[in-house]
Amino acid sequence: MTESRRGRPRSTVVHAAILDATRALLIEKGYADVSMDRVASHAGVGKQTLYRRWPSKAQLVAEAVMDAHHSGGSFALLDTGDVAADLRDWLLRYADAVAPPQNAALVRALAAAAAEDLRDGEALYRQLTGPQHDAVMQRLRQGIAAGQVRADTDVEAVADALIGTILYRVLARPTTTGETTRHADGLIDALIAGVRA
Amino acid sequence: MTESRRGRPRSTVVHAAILDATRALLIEKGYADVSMDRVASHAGVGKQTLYRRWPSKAQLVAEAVMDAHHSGGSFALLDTGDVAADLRDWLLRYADAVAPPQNAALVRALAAAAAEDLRDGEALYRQLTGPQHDAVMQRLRQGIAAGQVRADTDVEAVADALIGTILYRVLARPTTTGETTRHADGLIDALIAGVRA
Amino acid sequence: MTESRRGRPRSTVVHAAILDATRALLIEKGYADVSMDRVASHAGVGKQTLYRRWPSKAQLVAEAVMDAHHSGGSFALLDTGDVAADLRDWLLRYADAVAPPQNAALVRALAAAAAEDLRDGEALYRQLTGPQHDAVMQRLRQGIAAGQVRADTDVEAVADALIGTILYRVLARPTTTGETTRHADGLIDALIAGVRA
Amino acid sequence: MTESRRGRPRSTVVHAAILDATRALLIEKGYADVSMDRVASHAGVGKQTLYRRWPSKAQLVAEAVMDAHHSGGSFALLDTGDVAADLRDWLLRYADAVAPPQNAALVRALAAAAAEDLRDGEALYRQLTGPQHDAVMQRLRQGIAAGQVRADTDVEAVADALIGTILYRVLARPTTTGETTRHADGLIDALIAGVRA
DNA sequence: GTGTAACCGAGACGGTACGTCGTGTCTTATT
DNA sequence: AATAAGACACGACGTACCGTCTCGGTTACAC
Repeated sequence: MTESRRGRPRSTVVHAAILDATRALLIEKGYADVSMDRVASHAGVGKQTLYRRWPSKAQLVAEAVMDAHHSGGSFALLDTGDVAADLRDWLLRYADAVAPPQNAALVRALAAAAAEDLRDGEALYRQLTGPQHDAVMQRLRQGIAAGQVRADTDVEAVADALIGTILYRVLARPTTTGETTRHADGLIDALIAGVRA
Repeated sequence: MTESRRGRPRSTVVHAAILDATRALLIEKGYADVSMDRVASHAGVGKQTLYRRWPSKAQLVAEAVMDAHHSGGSFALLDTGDVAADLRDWLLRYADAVAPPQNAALVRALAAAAAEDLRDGEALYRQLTGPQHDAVMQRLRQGIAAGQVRADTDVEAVADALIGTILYRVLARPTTTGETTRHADGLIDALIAGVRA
Repeated sequence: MTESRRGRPRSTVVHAAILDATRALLIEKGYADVSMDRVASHAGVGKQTLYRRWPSKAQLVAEAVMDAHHSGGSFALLDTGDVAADLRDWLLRYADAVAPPQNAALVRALAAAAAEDLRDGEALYRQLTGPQHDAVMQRLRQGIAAGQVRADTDVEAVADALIGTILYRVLARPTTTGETTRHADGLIDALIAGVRA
Repeated sequence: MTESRRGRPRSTVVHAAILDATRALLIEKGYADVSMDRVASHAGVGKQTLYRRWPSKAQLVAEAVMDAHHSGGSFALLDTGDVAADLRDWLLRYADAVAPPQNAALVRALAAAAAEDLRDGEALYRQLTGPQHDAVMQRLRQGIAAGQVRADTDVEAVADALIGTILYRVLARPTTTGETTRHADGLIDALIAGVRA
């Protein structure tokens, strides 16, 4: 049942304009140099319109980044029957998505937003990486069921390693995100076959 | 050649007091709620004394965290001849070091400082993780030379995975840093022997 | 023609509260010990609200003092037909107005504000004393027209003497402003009849 | 008895250099924009050397201005037997001394120093104007004794008027100090003969 | 000559105020 | 009721200044 809305409804156009302005500024200036005033004036919007929708700058930035992340494409981890190929395929797409400097900047902005609030930070990371993390674990468990993956595998540790690698490279080596794709192959090789001679 | 030392020299006592105060406040309040004013008053110091040494809050926090990290103990990656045992030993010590909430809080603070400044962020991570990263790569190369590790191993990818895992868990799951130690074993198993059945 | 009035208008209540707080602090502490922070907190106001209205402490103090001076009463120099009586009456009222320690403190504060800025200082004094100075000159010219005052009188010199005396006593002998009133009579006697035997 | 002075004696050269630097800066920048650091570096001197001699900036400025005032010439109020001529002569010399913009700037600086401290301010004005004030009163009393001046003259009021006029013009009309000399004549005329027709 | 005490330039120190900027709330007129 | 504009309380930023303290080094008197 739709709850009766009185008065002027919120403009979805305005909503999108704010998120766009936020992303543009984040990419151009970085989290610290983006102020709510700047976002408002850049979006041609009053400041109250921002706070009517998001309770804080961190939340606005979070939604702006997540919004791009979700609309930016699907990172579905398919099950073609070959675990190694499926994980390799997914990791390469994931690395490619983060490779463009703008997207890397957005991830860094989200890290900054997460750092703002100790409590919300955890939730933010979970929102960003949770679905992928779960997908990797599920695929590995399917691999175990299919007899392709050793039953004693610590699936959480492997999922952490795949996502942690991406995150670490984005945060610590933002200028070499291009290489991340190359090393994705090496990482999958090591995890599937082991590094032991 | 004499680097003319004129005027009153900077006090090392004051220097240490500032770093101590910074760490105490970071642990208690988190990066966002630590202000230069608070650090100064907590350290019984004038604000100018802070800015005489560090150009910004991010730099001060970086040094405070690094200082604790360095003095906090050595994470030497020994070479006992057994690559798997050496890496496992080192990763467990590394995970244990980050496990205490206070140390986790300091790492999170460093991430926040890095996120603040697009330019310095990269350097900060490199300072923090660089030595460990290099040590892992070197040990793997020695393993290759000793015939214990496959020659085609992407040593950088493996190093990224080990350090990225730790970082990811600290940032995204700060309340479960204790479990990180447990999964360290699983990660080493997977990387050494592979997950393939 | 419409001076686009958009956004929240500036509060006159706040304006008055700031001027009141400024005067209270000036009287209690003196110009040097009044800070913008203190004025703001005493007025229950943010510092930016001060700087939105006045560009500097000197300007704020100037307006606060002037405001009291203007609203404090009229020092009209009447024309009853008797120049000596009119000037004597006006000078006594003027001296009395400055006599209370609080008012003397405000005048001293204005002198301090004027000294702060070489450029604005002149304008400040002119605002404070200009109207009175003009009134004295005008009354003397009317006296000349009425045949009561010698035609070759240097009316500006006489106006300077009357106002300069008050100012000098307030600045140089703040503890004896009470006596100023007594000497006002003597000054008028000397100027009207001359001191020559 | 001279108290035995041990150790290196204070340099009179340094003393003079500091006062010179202080005056130069006061004339160039005004009281508020002269800092102790600037005076020290301008005089090629350590800051402690300033504070070894003067307890505060206000005191240093006061001495610098007074020093120029005293060495600048004598304003002796002679007694030639003609009160009117003597006062006129003295007032003209006094006005001339203050006329140059640099000297006016120094007087304004002293006013600023006096405004800094409510207690010392009074003493400063007394030091600056006291001797002249006393001299005027004494000369008038001699005039009374000689029968040239009316016995009921309020000599203090007259002295206040003469000195107050000079001060008022310097503070309120610094750009027209040249005219001050012209009006000195008119003021003496009015005070001696009265303005009554 | 050789202490030694006070001086000197330099600059770090604790503290306070400055004037600016950012966050999140509130208040206008307008739509 | 939502909007653009912008004032508001609060508080952090980074700089400048005051007056003190602490270095290495110098100068003149006393022994």
